Amino acid sequence: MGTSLHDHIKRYVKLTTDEQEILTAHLSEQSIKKKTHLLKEGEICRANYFVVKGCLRAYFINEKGGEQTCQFAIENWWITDYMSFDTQTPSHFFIQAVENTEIVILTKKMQDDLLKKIPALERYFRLLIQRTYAASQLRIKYLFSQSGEERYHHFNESFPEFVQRVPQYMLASYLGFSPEFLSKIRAGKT
Amino acid sequence: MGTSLHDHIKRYVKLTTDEQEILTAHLSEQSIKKKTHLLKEGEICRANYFVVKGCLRAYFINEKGGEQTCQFAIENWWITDYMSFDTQTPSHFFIQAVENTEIVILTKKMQDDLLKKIPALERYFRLLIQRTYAASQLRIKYLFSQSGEERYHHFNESFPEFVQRVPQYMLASYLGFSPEFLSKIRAGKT
DNA sequence: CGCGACGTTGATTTGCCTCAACGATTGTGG
DNA sequence: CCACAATCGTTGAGGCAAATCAACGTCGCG
Repeated sequence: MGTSLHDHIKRYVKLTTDEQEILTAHLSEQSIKKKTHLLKEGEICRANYFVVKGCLRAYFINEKGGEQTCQFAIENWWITDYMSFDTQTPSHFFIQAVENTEIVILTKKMQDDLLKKIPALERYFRLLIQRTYAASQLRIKYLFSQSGEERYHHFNESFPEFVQRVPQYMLASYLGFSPEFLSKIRAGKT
Repeated sequence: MGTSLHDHIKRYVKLTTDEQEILTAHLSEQSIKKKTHLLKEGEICRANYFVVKGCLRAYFINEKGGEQTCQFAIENWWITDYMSFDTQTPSHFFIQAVENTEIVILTKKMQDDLLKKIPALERYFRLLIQRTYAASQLRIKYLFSQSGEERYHHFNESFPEFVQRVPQYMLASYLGFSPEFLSKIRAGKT
């Protein structure tokens, strides 16, 4: 159970066998059907989700009623609304399965408990979020410095396999433009 | 020395007197003149900076040669390029003093050492970055959902005192538009 | 098989940028 | 302490990247 998560943790910190057992006892696994919501706007985010297989996304609804995707999580990524998770206040976001997805669930309560028992995991999560935040800093740089078309090509070169996996309208909003515009970029060249 | 940092840490974790001394021994303080650079593009980011008094910013130069401000740090905020700091690779960013600024410096080496000696600080930095990343998630939401004018008004309401503190051209680029446009927004109403 | 979700294409509109010229303010050296 | 330059902010004209709107093609699924 949860072996892919155990492998992931091993890349950052070493756990004793005891600790691994404690860890496992704090986790639960679940299979989620495509389009299922793990979190909805206004709800309090109760867990951090690790993707074993499949794909999740975070999005919100803008004033015109359109979905704006903010973040994707594929295999070996965690996803949550940290603001809501941390402060246990209502979320601004939806979290939804893009595909049928297998996840590991770490609830707030379990995480708090786990981090008290296994200090090494403080380090794991620190390194993890630091890496995630670094990626976010770079993403903001690209949002500010590249045109829509440049962002698409850049993303396409960086994650060619991933572009195939998600509907174009999700990708378009993630990259910060309309689905029609993405369609026109792709018509320009393959 | 570094008392404002000690106070800040106290809000998140408790340290013993011994630990506080170890901490102090790993830090250095410095006064930085306005416009001084702590990091330049292409350099490896060697430290994490805590602002005691004053203001720092991170920016990069876009293809047209203009400065694009990505982040500000005022009193009680840390700032660094986590990507470069973490992996010790060349940075994409500049870090510069907006005002004359007093900082506490925690070098990469000192941080590594410190976190080995004081596990509680792993927790401090985890909570800190988690909070920072949460703010970044929200910022991306606003970048995607609000017009330039809306972002300005929203920012102005959220941080009225701060808007007075930085040149408009820095604020404009932070909010994602040109200084001329900001000028026109302000002409619309006070 | 029919319906709804997704993608395409073209016409039109718009938010914001670019460029340029001109005030205001700051700070620095003579 | 003043003069002058550099920096910063303002204003207006014109332009462009991308949004919006609308209509139509297509595919997958119940």
